[in-house]
Amino acid sequence: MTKENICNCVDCEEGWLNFKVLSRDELEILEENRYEADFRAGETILKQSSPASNAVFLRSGMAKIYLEGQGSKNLIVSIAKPGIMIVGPGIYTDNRHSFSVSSINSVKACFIRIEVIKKLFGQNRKFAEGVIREMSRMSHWYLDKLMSMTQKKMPGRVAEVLLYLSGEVYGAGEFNPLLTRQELADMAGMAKESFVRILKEFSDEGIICSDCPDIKIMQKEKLQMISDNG
Amino acid sequence: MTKENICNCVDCEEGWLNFKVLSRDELEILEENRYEADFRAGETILKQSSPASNAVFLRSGMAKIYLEGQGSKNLIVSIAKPGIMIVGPGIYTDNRHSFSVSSINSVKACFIRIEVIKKLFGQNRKFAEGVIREMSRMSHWYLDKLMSMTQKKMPGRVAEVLLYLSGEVYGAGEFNPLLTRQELADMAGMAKESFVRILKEFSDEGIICSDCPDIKIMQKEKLQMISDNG
DNA sequence: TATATTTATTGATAAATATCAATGCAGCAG
DNA sequence: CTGCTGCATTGATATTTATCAATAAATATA
Repeated sequence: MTKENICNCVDCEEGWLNFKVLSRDELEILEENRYEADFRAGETILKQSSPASNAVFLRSGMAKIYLEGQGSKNLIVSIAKPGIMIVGPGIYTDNRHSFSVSSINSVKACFIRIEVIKKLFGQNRKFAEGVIREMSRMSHWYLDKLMSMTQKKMPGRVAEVLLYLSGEVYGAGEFNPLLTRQELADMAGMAKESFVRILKEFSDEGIICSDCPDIKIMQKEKLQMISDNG
Repeated sequence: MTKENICNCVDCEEGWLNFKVLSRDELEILEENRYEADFRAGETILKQSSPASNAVFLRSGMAKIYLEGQGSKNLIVSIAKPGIMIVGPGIYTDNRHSFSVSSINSVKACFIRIEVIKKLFGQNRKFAEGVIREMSRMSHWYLDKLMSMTQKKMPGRVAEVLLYLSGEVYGAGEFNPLLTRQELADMAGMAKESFVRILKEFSDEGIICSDCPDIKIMQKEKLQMISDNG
């Protein structure tokens, strides 16, 4: 039996690290309240403003977490990979999803009812700490983003996005972003044309290479400097 | 004995609402680990990036919570009043303060060691829920800000700031902002000159009146519309 | 394979926003 | 009162960024 075939929270090796602190009984509660679903690329997994009834955990694949603005102007907040809990602050505020989530490639996901998460939060101290740690991590990230978006100019934001993809998302100096230029621009909070132009500048200066379908980072330090200095 | 003279967590009527769920014993733990301090207007209460050793609770007065960027470019994230917990996500991530806090007017504040907060988080379920609720509230706010900052144009952001001050902070249609134009601009994420100009436009259009030292909102609906439509 | 359709790129232009410089205005120290 | 000093305002200008339009490239579809 391969890893992919394990479909039981008790033995699951792919889920959220914080599930490791649960007892067998608790894992069984999880198992009983789990709903699994597969998505093809581009499907909506969670919809902003809809009732926050479930937390989502990716078993495989990637998803974009984004804020939907007026007139189809989106802001991609982060790229989710397996191993994290996807749930917004809405579950403790207005009971609505604070953002939308949609699949970038093929995704297998588990949905777990919020009440179950809250129940475990109440009865297992370590689990509660894991939840708050994850929420803090997200919160921290939002503040960072707020900083970049308001203080950095476009080249700084583009550099930041490239470093994020290279570092956190793909863990490689060369990667296929899997995202359209529009989506990359949505990550950097700018128009797609602007993103393209800056990408070309970076390319002309030899900081990156984007001739290939991939993006390859040639001078990481320089890119880091551009990102840091706004 | 007046309210102001009560200096004991057990009887405190001013503190964080979430402290109400603590037992007498727990309140005494709080009391034993409490440090009180007074600030005059303009003093730094918490400094961004410094070790996050304490959470802060205002007993009276107001403070600005802001992110410090490079080159003295700040972004004021919110205005704190008594009744909320002031602590950033840093306490569960990098153990540093995620933002700076400084007093707007005279402030009386209590400092409580993070370890105490974390201890209570671990042993009192209701308290833990209160903590996560507060953190979620902040997180939600950051996402809203992220949205405004990236999607709204300047008039929308100015309108938003005015409505925030009028609604959440001062609870009045006419108010003295207590903040300089520079600080108001830092709330809206723009240059002070831009803020002033838009304020004047609103004034010319009769949406507000800012002749007096106060700012008076004349047409709330219109302001709301400008804020909503970006 | 050929054709349609989306996505990417590029250039020209317009709009939004910041910066700079000058002036006005208030509170405050002498 | 007089002159500082910091904040507020205003105008002129430069910079940044978005939008529009055209074309090219890639991808999907028939």
